[in-house]
Amino acid sequence: MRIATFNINGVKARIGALTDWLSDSQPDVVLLQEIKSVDETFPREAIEDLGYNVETHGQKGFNGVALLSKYPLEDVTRGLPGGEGTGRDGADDAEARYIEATVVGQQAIRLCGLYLPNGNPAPGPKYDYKLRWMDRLRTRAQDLLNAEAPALLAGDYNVIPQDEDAARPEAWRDDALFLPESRAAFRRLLNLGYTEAFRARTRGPGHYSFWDYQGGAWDRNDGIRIDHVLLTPQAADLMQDCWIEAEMRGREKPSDHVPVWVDLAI
DNA sequence: ATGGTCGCCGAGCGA
Repeated sequence: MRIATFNINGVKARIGALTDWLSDSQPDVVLLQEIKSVDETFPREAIEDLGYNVETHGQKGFNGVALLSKYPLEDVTRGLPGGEGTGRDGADDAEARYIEATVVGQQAIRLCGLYLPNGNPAPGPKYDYKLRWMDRLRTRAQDLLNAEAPALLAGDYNVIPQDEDAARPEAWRDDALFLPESRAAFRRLLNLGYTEAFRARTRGPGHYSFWDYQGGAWDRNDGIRIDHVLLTPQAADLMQDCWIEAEMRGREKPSDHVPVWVDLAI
């Protein structure tokens, strides 16, 4: 089962690019972030016509996540537990950033798609929200570990884990994506017992998943790696490959993020 | 260099 996470940066602006990519690459499952659409205006038919089941958790203008799958999406839940409880669809969060579902291949896997708060400017209320959100995610991640079953938490984490994950780490020193508290919270997630899929397979610098639109960042390869796939031990045992599809950033009207893929023997 | 680039939607915010 080939699974990709992709911050699409506006699904309506990129529906043609998305359907072309789905047709060419044939992922079994896609976790989308920043759809920037409400559920009612999500272009689901163009995606369903390619053989995908679609589940969305949208919001007007900003944020929003979705799951696309060639397998049925079962037991769908929207919103990360532990928020204020004022979101759409009865979600626990005013901001639409989290969706879960189960797919069954040779065995079942729980899929968690997340768009972690950016947190800038830091310090400030937005950074406080980011850290609280990461604490809530850790609670959910622990519950999934306790189930001792395959699960995957993937998406735009808005965290640069280490120096080697930025072309110019010094430019990010005071940024919410790279502050020590952000990196420590990410490390705490891993230390629960998760495998960070890409780093488990590829060592060293020079691998990025985001390049800013400004300043010719793509042309200068001035990127950061902030889109991650975390696997429970039972899912990590099934990992066959993990890679970043950087080539997507060089296409016409690209997202500022590119897909990160994981291939699981499931 | 107090801008720079996008997408949301139709002003200014978020990233």
